[in-house]
Amino acid sequence: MRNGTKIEKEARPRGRPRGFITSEVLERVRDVFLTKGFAAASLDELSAAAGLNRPSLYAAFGDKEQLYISTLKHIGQKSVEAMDAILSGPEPIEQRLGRLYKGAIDIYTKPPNRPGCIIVATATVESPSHPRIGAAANEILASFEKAFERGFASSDLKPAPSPAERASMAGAILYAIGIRARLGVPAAELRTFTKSMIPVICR
Amino acid sequence: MRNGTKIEKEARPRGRPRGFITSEVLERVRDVFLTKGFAAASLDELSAAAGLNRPSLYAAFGDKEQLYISTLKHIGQKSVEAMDAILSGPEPIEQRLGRLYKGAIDIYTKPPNRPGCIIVATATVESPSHPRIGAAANEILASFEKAFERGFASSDLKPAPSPAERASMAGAILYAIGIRARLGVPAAELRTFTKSMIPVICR
DNA sequence: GGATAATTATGCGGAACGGTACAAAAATAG
DNA sequence: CTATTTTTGTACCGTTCCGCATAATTATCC
Repeated sequence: MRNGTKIEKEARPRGRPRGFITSEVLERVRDVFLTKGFAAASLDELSAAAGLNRPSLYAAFGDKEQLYISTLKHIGQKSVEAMDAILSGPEPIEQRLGRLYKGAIDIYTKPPNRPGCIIVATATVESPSHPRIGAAANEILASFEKAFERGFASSDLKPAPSPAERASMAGAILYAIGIRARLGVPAAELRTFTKSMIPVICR
Repeated sequence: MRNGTKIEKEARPRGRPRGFITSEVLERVRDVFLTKGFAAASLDELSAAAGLNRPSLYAAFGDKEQLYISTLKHIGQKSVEAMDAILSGPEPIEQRLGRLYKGAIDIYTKPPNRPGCIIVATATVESPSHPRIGAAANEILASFEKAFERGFASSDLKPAPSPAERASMAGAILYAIGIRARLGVPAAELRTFTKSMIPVICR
């Protein structure tokens, strides 16, 4: 882990400095991708939302597919962190799951778009035409289920079903929420759905 | 149920007869929509797959959105029929579910595309921009869960969780398969997933 | 200050898009 | 056979699309 580079003076790069912050741009274009999906999101909309001109977007992120994948990975990482923060709590696993699902429902049904989950609701469709998008989405979903698995591992549930099996089921519930929210199912209905599912998963 | 119209001579309509069958066209354009999604499917591809010229498609089905919705409803109806055929069988509900999921996995992972489910994998993304697509998809998913509910109602499972609750969970499993298949998860892994979920749903 | 390097802004260009106008073709009605 | 009705085939129109070429701007290096 030795760091041999000089860090004095923060090593400001040579040319004109960027007028934007990468994470902020990704979070702005996310809104467009989340609403329109990858295919229907135009570069005009994306650059307008980002506050960057088209060539700046290209120089910083590459083409539309690369920009979309960067957005997916950024959101995926932040989502896993949020999931871990909830799932590593001290309460019983039932309560941790309840908080997680409630938070997800709030995000997924947020007005005015009811966007659902960007992975299951917008990335999945592109998988056959854009295999790299599919691979990135698959990895993120796998990391979601790993987070669930860590949560179930730190609980006093019976060893069967295994934490991994419970995690798959918890993921399926989350994906169902992400889909049905986008299709218009009211938040209250989604909440009662999760409330009835949690005891089944945690039996 | 009285049928007062004259059916003699089959009432051949006036002008030039159509050179296609509606259901066949819908099943051909389905392949394009299923692979590319709604937004990325071009009318050139759709009319080529249908074997119809563009104006014929428009005259018969309206614009691209209407054609897509007609395709969704056609597949949704046939899917519900297939689900009912399996779920109304005489075996225990666990076996019926197993057969249903096995059939779904075969379809969802079919080479070369691993298309997944057209509803959850291609319709969901369009919901914010095309509310009629979202409404149609939501209705179809609701009819899927009604079919599950009928299956659970004709079983000797305990009354709690209710057939409706079990149906929601069975639907969530089906949607998860439809997503993960499209994202590249191997069929064998999906089968072990369902095998571990069925006892949980039917506990 | 001058040279260099990176980013920003303007604008374009070829291709693909969804949708339609129009005329030829194929059937029935009388 | 003539008139009518519907479908089919060709060709096109205006728009939007993605990506880039080019030049102006803003910083550091010497």
